[in-house]
Amino acid sequence: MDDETGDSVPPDAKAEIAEAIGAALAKHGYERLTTAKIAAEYDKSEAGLYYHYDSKDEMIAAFLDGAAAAQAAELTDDDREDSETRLRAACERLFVAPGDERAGLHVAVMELLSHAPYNETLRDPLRELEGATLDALADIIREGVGDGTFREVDPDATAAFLLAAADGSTGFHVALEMDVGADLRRGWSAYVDSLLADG
Amino acid sequence: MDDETGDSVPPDAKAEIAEAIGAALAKHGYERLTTAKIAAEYDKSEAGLYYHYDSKDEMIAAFLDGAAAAQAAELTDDDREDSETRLRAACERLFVAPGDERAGLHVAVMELLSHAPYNETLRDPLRELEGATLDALADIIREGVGDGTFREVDPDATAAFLLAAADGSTGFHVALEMDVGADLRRGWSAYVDSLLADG
DNA sequence: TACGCGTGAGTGAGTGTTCACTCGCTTGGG
DNA sequence: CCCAAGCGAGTGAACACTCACTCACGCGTA
Repeated sequence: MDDETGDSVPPDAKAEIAEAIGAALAKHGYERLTTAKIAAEYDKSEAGLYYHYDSKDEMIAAFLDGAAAAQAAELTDDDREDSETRLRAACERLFVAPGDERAGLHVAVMELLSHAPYNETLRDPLRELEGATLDALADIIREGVGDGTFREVDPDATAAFLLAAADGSTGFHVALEMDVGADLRRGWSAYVDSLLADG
Repeated sequence: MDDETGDSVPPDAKAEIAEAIGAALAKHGYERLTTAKIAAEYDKSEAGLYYHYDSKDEMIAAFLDGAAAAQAAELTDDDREDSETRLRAACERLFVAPGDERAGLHVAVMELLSHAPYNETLRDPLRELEGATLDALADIIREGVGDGTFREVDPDATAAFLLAAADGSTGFHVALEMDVGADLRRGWSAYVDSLLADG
């Protein structure tokens, strides 16, 4: 998408809109997200959004594509660390607490997920996002099983279970602000402990 | 929920509406839930709903109150079984698969959870629902730790982690229909294994 | 240099629809 | 004959999206 020079910022309008979507989603969630609110985060008019995209959902899909790539990059980044450290770092990223700057977005993604059965436009980008996270986790675990850090657990099952727990914590921990932050941390931390070899 | 006679139904209008809400929520989700669709599940008119409730969200809150009670009852029911069996049964209930008759409702509850930050009316009933489930799980685990079935795990942390996993699986497994059913089952099953004493 | 012209980017003011909720009216049982 | 229970037909607001338009510019020509 970028031109090769990358010198004077050619601030691609589509990218700017995707960014505005991210900000607006985090602030307002999906149901309350209006094109007016998106335009408010963008520095252009509401109608201008439709010059670049055909529908609101298409803009959101574009944002999600970017988010999937970013997520994969973040979780794959620290290639030098050992797998236990990497898995704990991934959990730290995925289990968000209320007040965290990612909290709003996590709740919004949860909302989007719940709309997936009714919204074809969003379904694929969301699959990509969750799939990327799942793969990154499974890779970390597979590596750890391979080098003897972890027991002989099933990497796919473990990754799925862990991602489910992270996603699910967004509901009662972040959205409802129930007082379970410490419990959840002890919960996932103990789970990672239980994956370690020997004991 | 049933009155003791169970003979001639004294069909409390409020309860009937709550039931209609449940059916409509499962079918359409929350965003697409309109008062017209609720009335369609009810055998009365749209305006009739407002004779009993002041707002749509109040009807949903009433439904959630009922659901919390039902959930607590379901998870506490089989008091005779041993705690491992009870915990596995609870997981079986909480981890829903696409196609399951509960699937629609689970997705709808996930949607409602994601609206909680913006909707005061729904927040408390949702806290009750999640809290009831959390307590039921913690009780089962506490009992199992007490009688030596489980290791000396923290019941609250374990319950929170398990509920998070169940809730979160609704997103990518049920709403997105990603092909992770077998992985998830192996995941939670292995987790329950890891809670057992000795080994 | 000066001029007109096509075009990419953007706008302000609608428009049609969907929806929660209201209102004045009916009706049947006690 | 009263009143709880319910109805049909609105009503107004919110919102996604459209449309006719403006404007700044690069460029070929003279």
